[in-house]
Amino acid sequence: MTLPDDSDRRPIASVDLVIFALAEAGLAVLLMRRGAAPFAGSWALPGGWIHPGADADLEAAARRVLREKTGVEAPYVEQLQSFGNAGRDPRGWSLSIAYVALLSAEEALRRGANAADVAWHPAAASPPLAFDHDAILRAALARLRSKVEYSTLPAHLLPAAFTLSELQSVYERILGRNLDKSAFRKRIADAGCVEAVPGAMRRASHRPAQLYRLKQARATAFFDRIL
Amino acid sequence: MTLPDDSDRRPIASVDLVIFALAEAGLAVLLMRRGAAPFAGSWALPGGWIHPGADADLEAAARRVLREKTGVEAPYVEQLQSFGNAGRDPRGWSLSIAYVALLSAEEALRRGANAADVAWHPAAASPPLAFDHDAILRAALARLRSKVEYSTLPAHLLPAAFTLSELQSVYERILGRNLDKSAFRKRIADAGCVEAVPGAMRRASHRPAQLYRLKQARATAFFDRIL
DNA sequence: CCACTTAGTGTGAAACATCAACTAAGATAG
DNA sequence: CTATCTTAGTTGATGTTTCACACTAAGTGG
Repeated sequence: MTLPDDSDRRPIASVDLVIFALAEAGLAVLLMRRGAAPFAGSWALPGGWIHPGADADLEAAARRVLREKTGVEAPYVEQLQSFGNAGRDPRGWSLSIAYVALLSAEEALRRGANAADVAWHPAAASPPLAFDHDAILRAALARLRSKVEYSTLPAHLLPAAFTLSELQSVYERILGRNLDKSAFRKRIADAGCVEAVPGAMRRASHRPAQLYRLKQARATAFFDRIL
Repeated sequence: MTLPDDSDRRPIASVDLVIFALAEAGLAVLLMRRGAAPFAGSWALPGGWIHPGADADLEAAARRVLREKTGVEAPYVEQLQSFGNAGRDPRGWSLSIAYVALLSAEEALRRGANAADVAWHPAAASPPLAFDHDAILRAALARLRSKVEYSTLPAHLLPAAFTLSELQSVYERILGRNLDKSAFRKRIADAGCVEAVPGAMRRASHRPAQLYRLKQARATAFFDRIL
């Protein structure tokens, strides 16, 4: 087996990020306006080339792009899927490894729409995107929606401490339907993925609510059954 | 944004396949013995470089490798995950897009262990593999096991027409536990993914069994609930 | 101290899982 | 021709889980 030495026998390889955060209206995705050809002026997912010299592995490349584009250091990042074909980039056969990142609303505000060419858009009603980024975004949304059904992944869209009502609201906004309160709390309790923060309560002009946090900050727990 | 022109700024990109079939003993995986360095003499997953000139897209590259290595044309193929880092291949920063393929036992017999350097191994007890192929195989097994719980994916390990008892047996062998006959049949019926082949029966020295086929040959249906 | 709001729990009917028995339909042996 | 064996496919009885909804708890503000 010989190595493909010519650069035209190696595809162009990049990392693209679908960065989600929860806005008032629903799920939002971070898009950038392209400054250079191809697709100059179009909205696109944040992305960048893999730097074999600088990136230890694929996820490191994804986190580097995330840091460069949003300034956020270490939220939840998960590989989505790879997209590669002859037509997606007019410059030649190209390969994109797509990642999904979840930010809490406060992280999303800290950085994000600070420049004219970076903006949050409704995930379900985004403008037409460059390359095949529409397909990547659709795949990311499908992945997120399906994982919401049976995992604690949506907790990463909240700050470190949250109430169970807030968590339920996140599930409901992503799924687009209401969940039963007692069943939801039973699922979360059975999964054993969150723990009460002792003494910490969310106070408002009504009964205070217990604050919870994820037991393992980066991990995602799975339910026995669908929500 | 400029293209990374130097070939050392583009990673080496290949496609690796985890090809599963069902043997008497359980799930089997197709491995090849490497003839050339690196890892000459080691067992490895079948794989090959992406050929930007010949492969329309990633899945086409995976199907080409499958065809070249096993002679099988069009079974179930699904992208698993991409693996990329500086250390997995001693020749440099390399990227592998891993695919899972499912073959029926008859297809597996037709081609497969025809050459000395290609052999079926028990998926759960494979020899040490070259590169990071052990990790890829583990990820493929995990994906398969989890999908078995809530989808009709195992049907692709059977020939086009099969009885419900045969299908249940496939689930049981992959899951390693027995399933209730009436509950299993209800799930399959509710999923609406299979249809009876009119008049076709599997005959033996006992009551004949109705033959079924998947409604959409390539698609995988999902259950409302876990098996 | 009463009204209001959200937090968190309890409850009964319906759905489901589980286990096991039952009937069905062929082959085969005597 | 009939009894028996084997697997196909169905039915039912029982305990558990789910689901919708109502209820109690605990704070604020008037």
